[in-house]
Amino acid sequence: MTEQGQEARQRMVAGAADMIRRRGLNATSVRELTKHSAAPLGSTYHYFPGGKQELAAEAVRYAGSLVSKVLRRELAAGPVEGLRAFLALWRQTVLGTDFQAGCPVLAVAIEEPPAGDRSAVAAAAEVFADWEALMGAALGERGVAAPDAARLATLVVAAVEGSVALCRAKRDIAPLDAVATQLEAVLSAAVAR
Amino acid sequence: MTEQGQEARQRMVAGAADMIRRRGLNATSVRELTKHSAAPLGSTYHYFPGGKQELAAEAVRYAGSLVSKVLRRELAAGPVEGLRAFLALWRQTVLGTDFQAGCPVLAVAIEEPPAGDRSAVAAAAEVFADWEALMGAALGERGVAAPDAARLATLVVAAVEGSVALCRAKRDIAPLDAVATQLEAVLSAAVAR
DNA sequence: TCCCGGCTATAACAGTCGTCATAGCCTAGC
DNA sequence: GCTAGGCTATGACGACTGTTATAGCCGGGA
Repeated sequence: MTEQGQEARQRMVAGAADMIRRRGLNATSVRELTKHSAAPLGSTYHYFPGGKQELAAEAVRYAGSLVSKVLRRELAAGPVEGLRAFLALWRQTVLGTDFQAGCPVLAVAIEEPPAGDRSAVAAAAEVFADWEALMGAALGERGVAAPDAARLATLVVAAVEGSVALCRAKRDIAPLDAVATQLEAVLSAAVAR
Repeated sequence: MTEQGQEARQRMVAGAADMIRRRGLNATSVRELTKHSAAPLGSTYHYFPGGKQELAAEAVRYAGSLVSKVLRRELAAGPVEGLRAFLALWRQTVLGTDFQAGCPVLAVAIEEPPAGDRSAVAAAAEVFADWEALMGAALGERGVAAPDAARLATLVVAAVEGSVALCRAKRDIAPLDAVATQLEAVLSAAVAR
């Protein structure tokens, strides 16, 4: 069996993640997506029998895993270092696309799924939980008590996701930098305690 | 002149805000909106010559002003009290709609606007800036230095917006409560300092 | 009473949407 | 060489999109 097909499949997943983070899920059509991914329209339902929702779910998991990988690596040096890497990732995304791209996970999370098919939203929930777990564990390793570590991790993910949205609306990176300053102070204080 | 028309116009704005916070802007069609608002389709472009974007911008400003009003009132008692009211507002929204509604301002902020028409996104940016200014001023009145007050206000808005999205994805109110606990601690510490 | 203007009802325009069915290419294994 | 099957190209399905044009209703002012 040739591998060309699977390559096209992977291009579709990455392309979907890219389009969703810019326009949102509903505004991303299957036709545009295939064009953007240089993939054949007819193959969409061959690779993704569940249709658009299945493709979106996979795109969310894919984008989430890219972030998780960076997060896992950098958190090894400590929570604050991991936070810096997390922030740098989003800073790069927002600035590198001239404020046109945000987080595909957030985009999927806030759009109403078609009746009875929450698979994409569920994938978004898992990604958020994954990020929180990583950050929470790193805080725990530095002596932050469990319930506080989990809450701090949630605060980090929520605040960063929110600030990316603020940046896009304002076309200004300041909100992300403000959140960076404050979160760093909060995490540093928690770890030092 | 009868006032019936203007009433229909107001219903459309409120209805748009309600639909956008549930499904997002792109997934909200003009026809569904008029049906949901018991308003005539033909009147859409009578009241809103700028079309869907103008209606969305007004819906965002409307929703934003409702929150601002509560915020302004409750912040008079102090930043932490204002924060509590802000959080309670979103808690009620999320729980009262069984996790089906979030923030219309965020929804509009993260969707790519049609080429050349950023009016709705600009309205979202203004609403965010308004909320931040209110919170920042309240912190300033309690002795928090200006740059820190502004950054804290941004953190509050970003974290709450983000946590509402997390709640919807997970169908769980825990993220908002976690953020509530942490933000309250942060603001209390800042004010006491 | 008449008319004027804000408002609405209706239909149409030209697309696009997600999804599916089918026929055919083209390569891997025998 | 030949066949099986993964993959693709094509076209169609019905439904829905934002927007516009036009004809008409229906109330208040003269």
